[in-house]
Amino acid sequence: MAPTSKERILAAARTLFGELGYPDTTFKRIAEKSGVALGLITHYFGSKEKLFVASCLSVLDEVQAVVAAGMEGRETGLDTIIGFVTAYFDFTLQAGQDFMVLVRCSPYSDLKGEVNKDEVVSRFEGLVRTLSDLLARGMEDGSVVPGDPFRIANAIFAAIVGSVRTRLLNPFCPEGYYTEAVDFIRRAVARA
Amino acid sequence: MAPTSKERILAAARTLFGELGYPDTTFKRIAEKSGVALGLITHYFGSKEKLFVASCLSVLDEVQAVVAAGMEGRETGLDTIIGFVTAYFDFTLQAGQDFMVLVRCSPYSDLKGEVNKDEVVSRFEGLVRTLSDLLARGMEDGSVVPGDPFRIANAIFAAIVGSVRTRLLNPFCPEGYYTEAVDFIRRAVARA
Amino acid sequence: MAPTSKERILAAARTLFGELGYPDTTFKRIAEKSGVALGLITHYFGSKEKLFVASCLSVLDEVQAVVAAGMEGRETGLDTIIGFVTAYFDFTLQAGQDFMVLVRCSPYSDLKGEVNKDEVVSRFEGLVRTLSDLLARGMEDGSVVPGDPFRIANAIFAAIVGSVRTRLLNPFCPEGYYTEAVDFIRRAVARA
Amino acid sequence: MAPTSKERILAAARTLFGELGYPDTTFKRIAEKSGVALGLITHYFGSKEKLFVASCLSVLDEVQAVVAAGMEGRETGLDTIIGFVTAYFDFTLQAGQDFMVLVRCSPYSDLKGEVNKDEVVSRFEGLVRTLSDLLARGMEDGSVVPGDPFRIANAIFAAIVGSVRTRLLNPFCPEGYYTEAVDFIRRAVARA
DNA sequence: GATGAATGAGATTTCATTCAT
DNA sequence: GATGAATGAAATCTCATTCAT
Repeated sequence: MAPTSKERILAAARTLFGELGYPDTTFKRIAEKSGVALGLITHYFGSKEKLFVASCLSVLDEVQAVVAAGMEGRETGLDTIIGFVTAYFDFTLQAGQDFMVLVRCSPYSDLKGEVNKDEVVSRFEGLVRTLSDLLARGMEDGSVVPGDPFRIANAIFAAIVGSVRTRLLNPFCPEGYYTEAVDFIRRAVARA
Repeated sequence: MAPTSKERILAAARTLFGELGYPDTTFKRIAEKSGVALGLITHYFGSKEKLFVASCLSVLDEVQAVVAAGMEGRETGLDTIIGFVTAYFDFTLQAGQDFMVLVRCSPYSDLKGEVNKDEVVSRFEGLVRTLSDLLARGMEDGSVVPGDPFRIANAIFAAIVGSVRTRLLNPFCPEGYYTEAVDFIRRAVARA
Repeated sequence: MAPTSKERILAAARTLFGELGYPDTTFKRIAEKSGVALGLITHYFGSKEKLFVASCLSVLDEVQAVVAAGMEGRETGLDTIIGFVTAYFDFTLQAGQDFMVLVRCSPYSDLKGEVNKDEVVSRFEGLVRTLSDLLARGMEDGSVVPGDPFRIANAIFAAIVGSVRTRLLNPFCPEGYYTEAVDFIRRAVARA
Repeated sequence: MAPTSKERILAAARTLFGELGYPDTTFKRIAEKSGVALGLITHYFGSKEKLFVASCLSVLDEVQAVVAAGMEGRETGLDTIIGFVTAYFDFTLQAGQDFMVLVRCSPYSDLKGEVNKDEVVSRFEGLVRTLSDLLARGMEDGSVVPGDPFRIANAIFAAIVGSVRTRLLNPFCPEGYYTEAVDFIRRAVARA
């Protein structure tokens, strides 16, 4: 079935926000790439910022699905955490430029504006809480170092965020960096 | 002695780029805050992007001094690494909004434009190489886990980058997060 | 029918470029004179230079029509050349300030910039080639001095260009100068 | 002897006005090329337009000397006219970019502004009057077609002006065009 | 005479958003 | 639902000229 105008706008916006960033992505470019009329963008999404958030949430849907799949079939809490991290890293490489929307719209980015990012924030908080739950499980099954699960979960996610930026943005990132990052995180949470 | 116009521009630019971000920091605002004529900004710094890089390098000077001080007087490689990380974290809190310039101009940010960020990149690479040297030392003195020092150094810096963003940007960052982050990094690099 | 915004911009631009020259013709003045919004100029014409070229081509359309009409119904090659030249001269006086756009945008002017003047150049080359064809015809019918038609055509057009500048710009141009210029050209090409 | 600052400014201005044109020649560039302080330009020449006129007059000095030399030792009025024209054409090729100042500042150019070009105009008028005198002489010695000398002189100078622009600016100017232009002018003024 | 920092008006151009059709 | 012409505020950057030293 042919995609609707709204879907075409969203797909073009994801790619352009990812490739060009927020300021250089213009309604004109989105209209050209998606082949829809300029005025329809405001019509469907209200404003540029709202479209940006919608693009972000659209990518987040995929992230959450991929991460959930990565967590399945693991034994210990530690193993499941590693599944989470690995799936997240893999997604950043599969999704191509579209993933960059998340880099720019996450609570770890510095986007200005009075846009309502609450939904995005709570989704990321959900990912951190998932890690927190896994850490708690790991503390019970003995695979994870003891401590405050939510605080450690934030540290894991910080390592993920920094690693993704290292891999995707940093010109002096070493080859095969993600495997090093996974080992780094494992050592930081595994019980000795 | 009264600061020169050039210095006043740089000071205002650091603060405004930090507070408002790149797009919302305008020449008009910089001129008003610094009290100099609008045209002097281009006169001294050439373009907005060059001023941005100059602001970034100016903050980097302070980062490097603070980190160097934090590394002094430590015994083992591991201890010195912890000194580095702690000093870096402390600086992000002391420097206030000015530190945000680095968040936006580092190789871990997604700044577009044809500005020459080579100098900034090589400074950050210098910081990572410093960590790399400390890791090598720690592998010799037995305080650090064995491995490829440069790759682990990148993982440490990624954890730093992610943690700084967690602390400064993330609305659900827990209290006292930096101490958790230091412990996280320590566990990831310390020899069992 | 009321002219479109695009047509109004072009009409105002022709006149203003003609009256004030390129540097002193500003978007602000064009918008005021044409009564359209400032931003529409870039919207329709892309840039100031492109608008300049469009203005030039618009005047060239009229020049070519007038010159073609002036060539009709002449007997010999020489007579037709004189018809060409006379029509060209007449047009410079009828068109008023609008003709000055051509003075400033022709391949005989010194316009800088990376604007694509190819179309303008080839139109002028077309005029010279028309003269060249008439000279060749005149050489056959015995009304014109023998020689290389294209080279003589360039000399005729040079005399036209210089004469137009004499008539329109030079403060010490004598009365009725154009008739003198026509006689001058006739003597230079007529077979003795 | 080392040139004075004033002379250095004038030399740089001639070249830059010739190469870049009036708008793109800035005081900054003139100061850099000449190696003198920015403020000295206004100090010595008063304004940009006055410097432009001064540059033009400086080149005109050379033109007049060259043309006077080209007129010497010729027999008839016609021959002397040809000497004038040939010397003028030669100069445009020898002087390089500096000659372009004249193209832009002559009464045949379209320079705007309230600059006092009276001196420049009267110098060009002097050149035309020289041609006029030669024509009168030629009418007496039978080498030149009869007519109003001043009007024909203007036609000759128009042909010169157009030919110089053809040669220096026009991309489709034929090889060896100046010789064709000289022949053209000769046929237009020579008595049959 | 020599210097160049300082000024600020003004230029072109961009772009989200509106709205009549 | 769909269209894209129209708007105009605001951005960066330029540059002749001034003037204190």
